[in-house]
Amino acid sequence: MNPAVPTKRTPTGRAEPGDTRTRLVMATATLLQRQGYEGTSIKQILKEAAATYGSLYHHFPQGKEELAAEALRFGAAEFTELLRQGLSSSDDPAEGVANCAHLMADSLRDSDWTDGCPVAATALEIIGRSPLIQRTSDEALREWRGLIADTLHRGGHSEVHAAALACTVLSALEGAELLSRVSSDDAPLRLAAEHLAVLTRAGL
Amino acid sequence: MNPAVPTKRTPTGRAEPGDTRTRLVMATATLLQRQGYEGTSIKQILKEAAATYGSLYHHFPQGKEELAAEALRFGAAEFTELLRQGLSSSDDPAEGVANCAHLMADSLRDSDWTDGCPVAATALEIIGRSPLIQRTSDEALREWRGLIADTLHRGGHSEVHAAALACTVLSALEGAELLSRVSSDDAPLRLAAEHLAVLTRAGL
DNA sequence: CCTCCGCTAGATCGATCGATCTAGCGGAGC
DNA sequence: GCTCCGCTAGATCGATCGATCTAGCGGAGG
Repeated sequence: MNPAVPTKRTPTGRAEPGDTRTRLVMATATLLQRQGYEGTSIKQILKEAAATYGSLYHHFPQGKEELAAEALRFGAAEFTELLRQGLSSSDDPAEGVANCAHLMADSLRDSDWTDGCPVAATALEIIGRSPLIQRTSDEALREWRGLIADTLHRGGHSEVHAAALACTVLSALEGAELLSRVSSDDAPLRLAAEHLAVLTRAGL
Repeated sequence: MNPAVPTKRTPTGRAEPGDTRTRLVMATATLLQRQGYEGTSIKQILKEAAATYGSLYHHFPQGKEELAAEALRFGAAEFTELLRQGLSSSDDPAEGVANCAHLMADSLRDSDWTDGCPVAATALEIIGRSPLIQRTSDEALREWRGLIADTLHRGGHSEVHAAALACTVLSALEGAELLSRVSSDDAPLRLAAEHLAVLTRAGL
């Protein structure tokens, strides 16, 4: 792993450090989020990351699939931060959940409806065809459920109830993002924010 | 359009009539649902539908994209039927909504987690890259929202409130399907059923 | 029976896919 | 200054992509 180096801007809009491996992972994360696994070619990744085949297969001997799994973990960590930020924005877990939806809506709108959940597009098309990527996606979704459940639990919900509610909260967030992106309209996410707050309060 | 002809079973599990155009559309609908647009090759479609290039480009001069749009409409109509069945299963709209989730869970479980929403996988990966397919997906989602909204409205919700709630209901269904498919577990959809019923009753 | 035409059959095209390979750069350690 | 090796550069591979093309089947109309 190389030391920190200056960063530059790329067409993906993501800041990318000089470290080649990191550039590859970040560029792949963005592209997977936007166009899924099959829709993203290695050549496009290399161009976006300003890297070459040699670098890619040096850092990821298993090729595209291995790189994609690493990129999903990277994107998932970013999304975890967004959730953490939303959930911690209020002492009221209902408001925290709603703010997650609003943060997602803001992020999507500001990025022309591209920057949402980093695993959804890839996960849906790969189910049953790449155990590695499916498992990686599953782990990300479970981490997010756990994060939401912890917040609900601390907010007064029973542990079992918090876990169940967290699952539906994440479902609604993921689904609302799909609707928002397809229609280029943040209304589904804003409505999800409102309704999830109601649901969270109703459960107490 | 040809007259009705005998059907046969294919590896997709879908009954397919002798009409070549219909076989193409049905096979494509199934494949898009399972592996998305980029993950589905024309060759695979032709094999699955027992058709050839000549037939495909005769019926769909614009090629893969035109066929995919038609297939999405076909799959969407099937899913509309599932929703209609769930929504009409009870006089209580809360139960109707919950039954939609249960029907989806049953369908997914029975098909090894493949037969869910016919547009989600394709829509997510194609956003911003195929106006035709994105618009077709959007129309399907809007139709489903309208169907749910009508039921809620008839169940006593105000028109505005019914539309808003219907949006979140569909979001939760779509998201819960994602979670269920990725984890090969129907729990997210069963939980969504329960929570959506609570939310629907809370809104009255 | 012959013609016509909607439809199907499948070879073939150039482009691009993911992957592999050899060659060579360039900083660290001696 | 020299060697060594982690890393990068990019040509090239066979396979497969979506698309186009000509050829020909076979039922309907005369």
